[in-house]
Amino acid sequence: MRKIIKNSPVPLYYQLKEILQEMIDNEELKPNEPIPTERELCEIHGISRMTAREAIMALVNEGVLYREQGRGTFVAGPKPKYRLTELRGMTEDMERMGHRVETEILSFATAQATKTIRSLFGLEQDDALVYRIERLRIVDGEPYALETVWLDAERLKGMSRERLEGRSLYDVLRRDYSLQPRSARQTFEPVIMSDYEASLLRVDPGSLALLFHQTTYGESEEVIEYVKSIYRVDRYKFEIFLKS
Amino acid sequence: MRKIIKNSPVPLYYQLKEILQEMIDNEELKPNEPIPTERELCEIHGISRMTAREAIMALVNEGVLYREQGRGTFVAGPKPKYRLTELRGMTEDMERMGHRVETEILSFATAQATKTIRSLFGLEQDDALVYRIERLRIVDGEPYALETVWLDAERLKGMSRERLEGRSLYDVLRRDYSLQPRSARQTFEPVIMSDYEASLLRVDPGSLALLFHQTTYGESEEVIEYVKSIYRVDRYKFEIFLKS
DNA sequence: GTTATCATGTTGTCTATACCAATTATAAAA
DNA sequence: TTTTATAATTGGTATAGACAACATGATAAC
Repeated sequence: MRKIIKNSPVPLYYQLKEILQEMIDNEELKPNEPIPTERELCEIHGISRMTAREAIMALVNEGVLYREQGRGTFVAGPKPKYRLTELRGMTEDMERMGHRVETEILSFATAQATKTIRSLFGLEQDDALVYRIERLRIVDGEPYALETVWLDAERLKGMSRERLEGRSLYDVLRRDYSLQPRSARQTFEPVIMSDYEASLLRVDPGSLALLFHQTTYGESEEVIEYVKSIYRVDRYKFEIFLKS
Repeated sequence: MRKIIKNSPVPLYYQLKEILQEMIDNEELKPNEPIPTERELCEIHGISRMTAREAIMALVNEGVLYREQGRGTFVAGPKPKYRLTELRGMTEDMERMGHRVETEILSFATAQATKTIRSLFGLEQDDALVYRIERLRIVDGEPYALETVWLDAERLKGMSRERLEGRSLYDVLRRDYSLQPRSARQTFEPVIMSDYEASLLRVDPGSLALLFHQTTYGESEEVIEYVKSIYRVDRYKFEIFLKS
């Protein structure tokens, strides 16, 4: 390992950060292998632990390293290359385009709402309950999105896994609860899939994906649902039409 | 300001982080205004400076705060959201939302159209010419997107770098060439930035980004422009509004 | 009036130390 | 051999203090 230069104008933590990055690039440190411990790095370079930590934490923040308390600090897996794909339509068009769409309910739970979810639904009680439903969307037998839906349990009493089985959520909301989705606000961003998500969607861990956050509003602008969805992007392309 | 609870199992730095985030959300601390200095926060909560720093640095990493050595720590503005439902130039869109938009023309070239571009514009001659313009879009002083625009040189005779300088492209098309953009088809996908793109957009190489391909149509459905844009996603969020 | 210097306040870097929490290796006991 | 308790190792949190680098306003010198 290259050594830190003590009297350099370059901060010590920054030098160490560069050294570690270099070793990862040169594969002296390989993915999922541990890097030297904080205390070892202190020894090697003659620096204090807080300084070593600063270098490590910077790389953790960049996703280059990950840490596990009691075990060590490890090199994160490499980021995949992007592959260009065929042009395809989007979710709603799927059935219209003659594709077979299935939904597998992975979990159905009643849980205490987090602060974020509470403020979203305008729930005041600290112990307000929500349904948290995880669903796997499947098109023509291939999984293509992983969805987590939050619903206000107070408003939607009697919701159950069985009630959702084989029906669309919107159908249940409309017919069983007289809730008509009117508008939605959706944000999206690129993400790297976690191992869990990748295995469910049957793609390589670390694949690129699109993460959507959707808040759906009803007729009186009340929040009906909050949805977090991860879409794979290797088989489908997302398309928007804009008009002036 | 709420106080830190010393004997809580929640780490002190994390409590302080939450307190600051809360004050920003409640607008007790407003964008571009300074937050209490590190030493003030130490005084107020009876913690050490490194602990206060840790809370602050976490928020800096998330883009909630920014620091200037010798001056202080300030609340970052809210993430601008780029809305995709209406067809406007990005410049007009951002300006309407109160952001300062600049555009740096990186290159302006007349080139022979590739086969793909020819078929897109409906050009028949093998030696048809197109303009190829590379632009760096800058919002509030921060580079935001890298755009490559292709235009039909035959239809837009006399287009030049100078003509574009300081004006929006759509403005030039409307006023100088009587071309009114009417609709557009846009696809998007996540990508990993190349080193070149990353350096221009001033982010770390290998950062996640969104790649857009846009074909813009005029009043008689003719293709006006073809645009490939790479957007950074660390400072801005993309948003879509859906209506039933 | 203009410029240079200084004092002060801010963040940036770094040290040395201490104890806590989680995990893993080791030794003792069953 | 298996289980259990203990020790060692690792990262997580926190302290108190020091000096550097930079920004700003007040003051002194020109």
